[in-house]
Amino acid sequence: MTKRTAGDIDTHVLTAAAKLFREHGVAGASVRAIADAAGVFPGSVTYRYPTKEALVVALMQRAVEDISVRVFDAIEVSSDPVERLRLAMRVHLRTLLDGDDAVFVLLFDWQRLSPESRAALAQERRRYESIWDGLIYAAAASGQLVEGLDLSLVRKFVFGAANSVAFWYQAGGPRTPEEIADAFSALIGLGALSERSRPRPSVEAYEQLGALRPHTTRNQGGNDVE
Amino acid sequence: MTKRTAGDIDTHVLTAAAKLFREHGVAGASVRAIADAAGVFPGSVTYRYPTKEALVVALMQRAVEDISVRVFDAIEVSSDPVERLRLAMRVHLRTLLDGDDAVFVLLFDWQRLSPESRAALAQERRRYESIWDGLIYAAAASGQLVEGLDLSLVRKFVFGAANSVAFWYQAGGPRTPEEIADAFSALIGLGALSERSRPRPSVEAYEQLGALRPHTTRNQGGNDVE
DNA sequence: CCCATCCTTGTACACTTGAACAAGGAACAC
DNA sequence: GTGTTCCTTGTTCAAGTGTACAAGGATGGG
Repeated sequence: MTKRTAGDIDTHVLTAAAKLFREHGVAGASVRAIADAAGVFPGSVTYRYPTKEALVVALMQRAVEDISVRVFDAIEVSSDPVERLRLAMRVHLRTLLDGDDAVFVLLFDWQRLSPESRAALAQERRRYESIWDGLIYAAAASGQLVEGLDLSLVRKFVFGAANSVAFWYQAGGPRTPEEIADAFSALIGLGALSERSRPRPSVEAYEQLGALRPHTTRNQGGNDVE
Repeated sequence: MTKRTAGDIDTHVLTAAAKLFREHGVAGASVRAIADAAGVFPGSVTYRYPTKEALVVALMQRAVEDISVRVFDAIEVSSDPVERLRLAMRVHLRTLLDGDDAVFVLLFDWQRLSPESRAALAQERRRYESIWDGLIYAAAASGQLVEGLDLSLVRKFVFGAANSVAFWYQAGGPRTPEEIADAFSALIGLGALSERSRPRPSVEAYEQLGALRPHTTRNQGGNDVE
């Protein structure tokens, strides 16, 4: 075994923590187990992260920064908003499904952080969501989306559908994350109803079904919980 | 305080457990805390559920039975498959968002059960998923869905989008669960792209984007993880 | 009324938890 | 080489964990 630098150990600890947090939940994975999995002693973990929550926050911070950079880079290659959304979905899913488990922990244990920790992460997290909001807003502004859609609801819908893949995806399955992302993009964009069973003009159907923005003007982003 | 029957206490314990499990995770909520919240002594919880996991399983069992019955009843009022899907989504969301938190725990802590416990629940859970599979299959058979869609993927998509609402929904917010369900139904059915930016004939677009079934014939349901 | 059954009570136990800490390197600047 | 800083080591501690259990009601059938 080669000697490890401090940065290496940090990475090992965070990676091991992400894996165990995902498998057993944050509360269900002990600092000792994380230290074991990372090949260090419990005290070393405590030294780097004075509390368990600090470890969780560091993990989430790294995760959100990582996925933000990836998505931001990936969407640069196109200028078409809808295509950029497809690319974003691809990278988002690839990172969620194929990276270490930090993004999973970020998405699903976010709500259980203390208010202070949530605040420490809120800015970065909001920034990531803004990438998506921006993409959807641009798609709407370019006229490529049905008019009057509640865009904040669309973001939640897209985001939720994408993230839920983490619950059933298995590496080595019949589809790559990119294939799933493309399939979901197609479904979200085009809908599942066949031509002949689609009402026309379609705007009425959306209206009837409440997918449109309420009459009162709302601000763009829509606020998530916290 | 009126006297309580055994059944009452059971309900109290399960309800309190669901709430705490949802808030802190299964591992993060102690049996003592649950007993406190239910107004009984820890020993009483142990008497009814010899182990914590037995409590979790009982909770999930009740949740899946409850939501199965509700959805099954709700879809009876229509015979149109697409309309039945909309009704199912409504009841699913209402139960997930407005019931006790047992359904939430069922959906999101399922993967962390021991294999034995998962097996004990697998049948009921599969039955619930079969309701959805059946609805989607019927919609496809009636020609109301785009031809060749990978139906197991559609179910995961629909299900995932719906369940993700639990992460941001807040009771008393601007939309009821039914409104959200209708909006999501519209998006899933019709898609978000405006008429003029929709390629024709649309089947090609789906094909290109990989939402269609692979050429090898696949069985209907598709298997979830475990 | 008696008794058997069911359930609760309160306590106890063995163990794990997050965190703290003294002691001891290792690495590096000078 | 020396001194200092950084980090790891191993242990310790109090608190909390799931579970077990003896003792004591309550309840209801006869």
